[in-house]
Amino acid sequence: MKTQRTHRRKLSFASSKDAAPVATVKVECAPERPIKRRKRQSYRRCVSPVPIRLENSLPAAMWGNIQEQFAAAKSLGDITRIVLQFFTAHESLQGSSTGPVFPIFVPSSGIYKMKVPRKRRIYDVLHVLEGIGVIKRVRYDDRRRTNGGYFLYYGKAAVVQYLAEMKSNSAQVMANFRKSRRSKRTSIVEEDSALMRVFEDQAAAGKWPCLVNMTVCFLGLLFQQDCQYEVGLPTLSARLGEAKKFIGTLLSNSSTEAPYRDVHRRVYDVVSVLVSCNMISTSSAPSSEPMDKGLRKFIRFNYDIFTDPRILFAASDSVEQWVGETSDESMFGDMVTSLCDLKSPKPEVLDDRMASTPLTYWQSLHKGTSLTGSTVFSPVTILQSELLPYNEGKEVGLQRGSSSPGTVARCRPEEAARVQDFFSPLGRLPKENNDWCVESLKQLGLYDALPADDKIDWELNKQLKENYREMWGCQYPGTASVELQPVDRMKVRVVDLECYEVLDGDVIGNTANFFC
DNA sequence: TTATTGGGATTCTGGCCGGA
DNA sequence: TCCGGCCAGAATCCCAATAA
Repeated sequence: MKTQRTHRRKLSFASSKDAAPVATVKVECAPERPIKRRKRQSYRRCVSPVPIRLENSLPAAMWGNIQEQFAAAKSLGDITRIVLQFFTAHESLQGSSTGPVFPIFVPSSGIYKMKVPRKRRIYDVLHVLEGIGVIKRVRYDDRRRTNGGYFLYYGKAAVVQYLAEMKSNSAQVMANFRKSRRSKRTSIVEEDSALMRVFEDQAAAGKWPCLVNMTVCFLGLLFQQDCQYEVGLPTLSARLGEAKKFIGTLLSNSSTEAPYRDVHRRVYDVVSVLVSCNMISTSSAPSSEPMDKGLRKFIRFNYDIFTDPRILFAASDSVEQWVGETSDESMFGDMVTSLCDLKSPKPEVLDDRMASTPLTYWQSLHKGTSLTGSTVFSPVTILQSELLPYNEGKEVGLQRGSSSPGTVARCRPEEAARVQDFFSPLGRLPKENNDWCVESLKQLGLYDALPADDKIDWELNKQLKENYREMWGCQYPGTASVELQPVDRMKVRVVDLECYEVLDGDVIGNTANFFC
């Protein structure tokens, strides 16, 4: 980049100066005496001006502890947990009556200067964390016109929102793609490549490092999977490679060639970090895909983070620990008890969970962070007219995907008559002052993706309706007018969400729009 | 004195390899 | 299949020299 910087300087020359060739000047005006450069002194590398926030400095003891843990880390997962601890420690440093203010500035020099083994892997972890919106690395601050040298840490809630946006956008891309192909049959590679193309474009525009790009692409593909079923890691990795090859970002002819191997290698890194973030879970014993006997690792996105962001970054055993620590807090009520049941978004689990007024619960968690005004996680009121099938009185003809074709979701009239309250982008709370959230989205480059007021994801819903009509030749069951009403939380009941999860005939088992 | 340039030091990244 | 280690080169930072 030295050449680029030099070039920029050259462009700022005055024209008269610029006219003189540099080489000529050097020859004609070359000093007769030999150039004697001062011997460069060893200096303490000071990374660019970090915003002065003394409160961001970790106490020496804590810092020493983290550095020791780094030195002892033996795997990528260990490093991930320590890095997360590093960032959450900065969050706790901001403890105040109003809670931490995001994004938190975290000097990067601390991490980069550490003399620890496996430092290379720290960069991998940071890239994956950047890919999921946990942090944003700032190398040059446009506003301050200074070098960056720090991270912006956005916290768990912003990560969940970021992922929800990513999932929604992925569903939108797939819906648009299927609509554009109309009745033509499309292969999985074609569908995957449509998604990859969007991410690759974003990566190229934002100059994302390889692993950031890989993380986003990986999650994009994972979001296309049925949330209840694991997918073989090599299978997903192969799809990633095939899609990248299809759009021309990966040049290879054989799955044994180097570019493919590299994709596989990066996927392993991404998975390892995401597992440590408790964002995905892995299992060695596949509950599905019996045909892939050779596969040893199966993965599944942990959708529970959308209903309880606290379990993000938490080790699997730490949930129980957390329950023990906070069980005395009355503010969480019985939701604390039900936290242990948050294993999957299966309807029966949701049923139990939603009975505990999750919104109030969730709001209580994020009280003070202003995220309760998030457009992504807010209550939706669905009237009976919305829940009734389009062919009144009959069973809703919506089934689960191919993985469980026999399961027919059905709206129960006695529950449909009551409003329900669940986390969905379909509705929202009265907007509060949400500066930090807006700033976070701007930093993440997602601000433009935020739907305008009163248009939250309705366009997406509209798109789905159109696709539904084209695909099944009938009217979307939810075309009745929907009216958002304030919810009487004491009367909240739960209905089966499954019928909105996967459309019948979704041949590849995609969960097109889990939140809708 | 300031602007520009050269270049060493350091960080960052992608890729490959081999062992468990 | 999975993952840690290593390497090479690009990118970046920052100081010193030098011209204007």
